[in-house]
Amino acid sequence: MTQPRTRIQQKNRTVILSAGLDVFSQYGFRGSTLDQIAEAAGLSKPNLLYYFASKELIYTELLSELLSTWLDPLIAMNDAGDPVEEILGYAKRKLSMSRDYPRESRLFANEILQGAPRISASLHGELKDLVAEKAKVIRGWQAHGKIADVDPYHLIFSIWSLTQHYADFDVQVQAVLPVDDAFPGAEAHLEHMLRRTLAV
Amino acid sequence: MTQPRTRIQQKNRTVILSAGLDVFSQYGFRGSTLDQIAEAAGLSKPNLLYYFASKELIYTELLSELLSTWLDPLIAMNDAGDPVEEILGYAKRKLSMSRDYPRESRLFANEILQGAPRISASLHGELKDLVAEKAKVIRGWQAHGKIADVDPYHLIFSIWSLTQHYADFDVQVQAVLPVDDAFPGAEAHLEHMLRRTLAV
DNA sequence: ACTTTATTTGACCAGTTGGTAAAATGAAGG
DNA sequence: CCTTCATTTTACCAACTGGTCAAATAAAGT
Repeated sequence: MTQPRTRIQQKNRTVILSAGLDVFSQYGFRGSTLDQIAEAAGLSKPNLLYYFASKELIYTELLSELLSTWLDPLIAMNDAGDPVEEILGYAKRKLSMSRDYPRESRLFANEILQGAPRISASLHGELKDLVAEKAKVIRGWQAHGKIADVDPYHLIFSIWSLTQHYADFDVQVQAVLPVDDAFPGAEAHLEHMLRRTLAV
Repeated sequence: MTQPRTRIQQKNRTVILSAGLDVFSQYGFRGSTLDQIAEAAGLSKPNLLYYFASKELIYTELLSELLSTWLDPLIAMNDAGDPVEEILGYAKRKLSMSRDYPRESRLFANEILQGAPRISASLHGELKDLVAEKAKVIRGWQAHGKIADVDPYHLIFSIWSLTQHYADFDVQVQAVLPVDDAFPGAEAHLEHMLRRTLAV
């Protein structure tokens, strides 16, 4: 089942995952039902369970897909590049992900809010290691006087929060902001903040 | 019932609301059950329903309590004070709330993630108005050259995201950060970022 | 055309969920 | 002590939930 054989399977698994993403990203694992997902996918519940044996499997499939793509932008932050531009590039990639994949961002937020029961290991493993590695890179830049001497961890947290906010709190942003598209302003503000924060 | 008469009612309503906050802030409205809340409160389910007629009423009571305290720190931002210190003071109050009331922050986050079905009106009303008012104050400061010319809305969003992150994503912060207490570092970083962002 | 395999459906089930009703217990005042 | 009102418990219910099963239908290969 991991390798879909037919085109129908390929297509329906994709449809189900997208429907699951819609529902899970809004209501979290516990708050979502198979009926909701089945309806969003345009399939009957037993038919849905023909493709994924359980609710859990749809969810974990989504989570594991998410994790890899989630780390990529940070992995791409390159030791050899210009420090400010590297950090800014990372932040902008992250903001683009909030624009282009808001559901994934919200799925992640929901999982964390619920205590990260199914992703805790990855947080303490892959994510922690990756951040530690990049924190070291940032400290290297700081030792060479390339950027301001801020805590690398909180710098990374601030990039996460500033960018993910536009996906996770989209409803609030839309309600408050007297402008249709938040992203142009968000990007300008993000760039301003980070350039100033990092200037030596 | 709005005015609790006896001491037992006073106490049990408080216990229930706290238990509800525990549960709702983790799983959201849909993902939480009365049984969970009853157990957390140390009451039987029918006994719980003796104090609050429905799950919905516990939740909305929590939300309306939340909203007023949530706006206070921003309301306190004073036109007449020193601009940088006023904005910084607001940000620090907000960060303190993430430290002292993380459950409330997560409850709010969950409600927004689920599309703000029960708080949408307040977002488009009170919150929007308040932010518009404070945006005007900030623009006034900028017109007098007191702070840098950044978009007031995105400035406020950035304060929200930077501070709430430490409550909402606490599990992730704990997993990644090689330090017990994130808040001292968070506050220093927040101050650094904002002072630099706002400097003329 | 016919067989085999993949897909879809309808009927169903046991456990959970939000909520009710009435009886049982407790507290407090007269 | 006895009555009244507040509180708690027990038993219960209908709707929903995740999931199963066997039969029906559709595709594909021969």
